[in-house]
Amino acid sequence: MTKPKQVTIVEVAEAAGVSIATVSNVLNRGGIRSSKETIRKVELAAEQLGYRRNTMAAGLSRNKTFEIGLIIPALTSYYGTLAEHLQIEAHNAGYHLSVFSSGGFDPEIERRHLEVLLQRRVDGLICHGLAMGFETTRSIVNSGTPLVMINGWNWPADIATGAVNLGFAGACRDSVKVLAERGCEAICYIGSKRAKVIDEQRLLGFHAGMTQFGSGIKHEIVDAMGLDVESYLNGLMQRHAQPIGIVAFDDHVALRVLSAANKLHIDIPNRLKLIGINNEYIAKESYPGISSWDIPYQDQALMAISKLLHKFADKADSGEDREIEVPLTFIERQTTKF
Amino acid sequence: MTKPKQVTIVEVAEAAGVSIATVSNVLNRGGIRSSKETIRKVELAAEQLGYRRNTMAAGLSRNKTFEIGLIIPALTSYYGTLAEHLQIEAHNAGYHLSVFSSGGFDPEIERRHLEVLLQRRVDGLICHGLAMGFETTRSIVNSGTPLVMINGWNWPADIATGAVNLGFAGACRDSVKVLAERGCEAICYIGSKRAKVIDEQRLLGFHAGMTQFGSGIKHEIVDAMGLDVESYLNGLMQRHAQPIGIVAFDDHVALRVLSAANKLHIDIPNRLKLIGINNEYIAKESYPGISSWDIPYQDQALMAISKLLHKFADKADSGEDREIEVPLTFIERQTTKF
DNA sequence: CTGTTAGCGCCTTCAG
DNA sequence: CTGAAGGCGCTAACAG
Repeated sequence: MTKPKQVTIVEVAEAAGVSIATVSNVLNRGGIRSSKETIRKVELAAEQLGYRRNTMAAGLSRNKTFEIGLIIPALTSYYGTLAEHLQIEAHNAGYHLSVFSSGGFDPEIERRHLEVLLQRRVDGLICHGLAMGFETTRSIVNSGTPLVMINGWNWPADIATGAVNLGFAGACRDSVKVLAERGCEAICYIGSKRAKVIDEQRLLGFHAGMTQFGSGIKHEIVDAMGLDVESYLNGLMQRHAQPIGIVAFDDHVALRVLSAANKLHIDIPNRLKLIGINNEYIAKESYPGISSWDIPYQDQALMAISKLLHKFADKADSGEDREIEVPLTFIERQTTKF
Repeated sequence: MTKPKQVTIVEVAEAAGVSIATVSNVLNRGGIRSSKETIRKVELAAEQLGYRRNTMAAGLSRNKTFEIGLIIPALTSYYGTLAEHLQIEAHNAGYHLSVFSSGGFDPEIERRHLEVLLQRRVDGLICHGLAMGFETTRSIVNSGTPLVMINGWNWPADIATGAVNLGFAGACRDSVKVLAERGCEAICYIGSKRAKVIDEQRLLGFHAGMTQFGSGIKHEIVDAMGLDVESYLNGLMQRHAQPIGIVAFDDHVALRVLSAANKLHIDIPNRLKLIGINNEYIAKESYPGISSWDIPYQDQALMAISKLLHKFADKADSGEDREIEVPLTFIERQTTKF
């Protein structure tokens, strides 16, 4: 099937009895103003012929695409929701967001998508904490395309224009605080190493919390992957005095813990207290409800887009706020109530 | 920040001491073959200068973009996962998938994204059961761009090249069968009207199941939105003899039911049996585990992409299989076990 | 094999 | 306010 030829500006011009330049003018507003009459003629012709502007041609000639590329590890839960918000904010700013998933932190896929996006000459890039590492990233994004990171800590300024990060560390620190205040005798963090940097931040916060609020309280750290939650919980209950507190990597992990506890008839929250992260619907809809940290999606999205626009406008880097931290909000439910 | 000028084919040609046509040839293979020496020179030059092909220019000149647009209602759960699989299959076929969310069946956003995609001159389109309706869709997609539907039933051939649909109806029919066989005295479907066509199909199957397997069994239908599950369950238990069976719209809804049942200490599966759809991790990780229907993501993705490629190749429509139905697989867990 | 030469569809000075 | 003309970067015949 040969692609049927689409109607072009030329045909519209003929139909309207004006030059192509005039058509271009009225169809892209903002520019030079034309006589009412001309505008009417052109718009009518365009309408009737079913004219649709060719983005490639436009982009080519004006060296600007109004497209922003987004690379995230997946299209589910937190990532998917974030992408939706970014898409909305991008739209509000007159841009258009193309979303790509790197299939769970796969550096090779990341690279591929980045390459494609750069070949498309997107105006800007938003990436979620790349798995690729600084050097590789730098060698690819040396083109001067602005890049803002989502949840990317300590990226050199020559690679990333900036970053807007969630306060995972703070959330985990405060989770420890809550659990300590509620009288937990031991506190455990169930992480997820394959989430890389995201996990590191949580761990950082967890340790900070233990140092700050956990004097005299035992703690341990395990990874969710391949963990037999049931027997782990059993062990915990035997090894430590109760109640025991658990900080889960996210609500998914929290659900696993909750289910195991229910199965073992462990009294929640009296003998076991649990906190998740992300505040997904499962936290709200499970029984008992899981205390969790809510994510300010819109803020994060808005800030990321703003940073990009800022850069497009060639504003001088405002120095200090290259790396923005957005705090999460604690939503308390039954798993931590007294 | 003015976009820094990128290196073009011309500069590579100069550096390599050949013509631009030659550069184009060696850099895009497949075409004409060149001498080893030339290839080396060109590739070296391109490498050193950091040349990156400009997709817009290429697309413009060859009237083919190798891009496929995807519009789905959201970027989470089923939709997000499907998108990931589609992205992979598209890649395997040498295409590139741009994903857009219509923010939960919003016809206006659908329209906007469609328009953008068409302006980009994508080679093909994949849409998840558009909320727009036939007429509106037809008026937009009259450009001859192939469109295949995902979960779109009865779309006219002049709009959609084809469709690959999940067997929701069959799954719901068989859910009824399972529940009836397990001795349920009453069976209830908790739907989700806002999911439109997806809900309709389930309902269709539910009714078929009741007719076929449910003689003498009571049944009722409610909508999940705004439903107070707890009191609904209470009412159910009073109105009907037990056990009672519930077919939930999806695993999310099923989780709500499960939690309410747990809270009310309703014995699952002896007094209440429950089946979800999608087989998400919550079905597997909740307690008790929720019986659910697994989705053949890869098959569906592969078929959708194949249909498009088929169309690109200008193959005659193979008539019969315009609308493909992909069956789901029942995964039985504790909520329906005896 | 390699180079020349037209476009692809649109935007943008610059004259009229 | 409108039209003519020269690109944007690349590909696709054709010649050589």
